[in-house]
Amino acid sequence: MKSEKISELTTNRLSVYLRCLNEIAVAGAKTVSSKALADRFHLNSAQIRKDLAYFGEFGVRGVGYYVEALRNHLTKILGLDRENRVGIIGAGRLGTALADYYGFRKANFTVAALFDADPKKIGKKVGETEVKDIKNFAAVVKQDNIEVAVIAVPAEFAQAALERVEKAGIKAVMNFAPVALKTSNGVKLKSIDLTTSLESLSYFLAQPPKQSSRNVKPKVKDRRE
Amino acid sequence: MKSEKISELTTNRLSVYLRCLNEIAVAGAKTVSSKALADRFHLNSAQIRKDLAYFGEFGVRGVGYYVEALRNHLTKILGLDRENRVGIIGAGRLGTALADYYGFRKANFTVAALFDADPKKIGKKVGETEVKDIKNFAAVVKQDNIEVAVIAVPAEFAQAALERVEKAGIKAVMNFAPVALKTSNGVKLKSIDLTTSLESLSYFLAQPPKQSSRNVKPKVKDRRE
DNA sequence: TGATGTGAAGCGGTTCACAGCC
DNA sequence: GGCTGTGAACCGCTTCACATCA
Repeated sequence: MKSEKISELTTNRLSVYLRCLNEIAVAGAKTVSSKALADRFHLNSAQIRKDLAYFGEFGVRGVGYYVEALRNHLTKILGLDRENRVGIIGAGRLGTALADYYGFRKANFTVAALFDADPKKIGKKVGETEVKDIKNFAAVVKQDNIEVAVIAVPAEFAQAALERVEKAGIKAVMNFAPVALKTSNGVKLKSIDLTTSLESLSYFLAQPPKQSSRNVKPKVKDRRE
Repeated sequence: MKSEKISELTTNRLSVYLRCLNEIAVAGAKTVSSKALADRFHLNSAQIRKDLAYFGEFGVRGVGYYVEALRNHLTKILGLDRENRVGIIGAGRLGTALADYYGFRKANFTVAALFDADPKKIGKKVGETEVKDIKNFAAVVKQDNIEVAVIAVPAEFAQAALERVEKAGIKAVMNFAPVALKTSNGVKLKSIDLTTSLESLSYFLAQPPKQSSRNVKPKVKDRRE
């Protein structure tokens, strides 16, 4: 156990490990070794051990990890044992799709409000959640204890949305607009840039298909996509 | 100009560069230096030069890059000058939101069909696009020249969907289901795992807030999120 | 002079390999 | 014997720094 800085790559993997453990738990196993986990889910066992060791000595030599105990540890480490209240900015297709995305609930994220500038949208309900006027953002954030903002507006409005978010004191932001946003210090921004992902796929398709299945190195592909 | 293997990190950045150049072009500049680009969009100038140099000597010493010419090069390199036909598997919230996502058009991706197994959804139209029976996937792929599949089904069905996709001969797949999928060789899989991103944000929120704005290193944050 | 293209250094993350413990 | 935890080796990407050229 060290108290170094934890990389985001590690926290992403912790999330994956938890998911894997859930599957293992359903299957009924009480313990699991890093090797078994790695083999089953195409991970690297040393990396699993190293990632976990940042947070404590959860394993038992000669045995492996106790599935239930490790699940609890990871849940706590990832903060999934406490509710995170979310405000989604942009009540368009994406924003509304996100508003009842099941994954939010699973991660203990509650969508407290949607925001938009369009008077035609304000006041409407999306599932349980009401669309509020973006003008009242800061007030609603305060009143509803919102700690996470999701930016789901067109690219040209995203920076302004981010600044509003920061002014309201929010420290964690997930951005879906295809722009590079500039954050203030202390604010955590995660961007999911679908455009870039698509264009990168497009690059792949544009390459001469260099006949797969020949000259393939037999090594297992361990890297996450 | 080398002909090494191009990393995905590089292709992702090419997409970003193109986006930046579009902005520059709108502003009317004819040339731009790597330094100017870097300063404006918080990138690293050496990295821009290196990324571009993989594909040719596009720059002019003492001058920089010709904006229009470079845009054309990048468009071609990324394969954005040819149409990519897409099939979306899963006509739920996410699938339908994606079906008329503007970013697809911008990357020259055309959503040719949506697929679902639910008889209630089959035959319905989402915008211009019809929802087809997943059973006919391979046939529709052939008929409509679909080359890209988007997996937008619940996690438990994603691996089966991927296998169907591969059997139909598709080589480029974008996956939104929160599972690690196993691909055959020669198939390019890009996964966008919202659950993992959320849980990683949750981790950040769960950390003791170590008083921001103090001890911050003044260095510019160059890394993309 | 001013900016590119690039070898070399630097850095962070991954994998190896093994000592240590159950 | 089996498996963890971890220093060391390794690897790939980023950044520096400069020779090169318009």
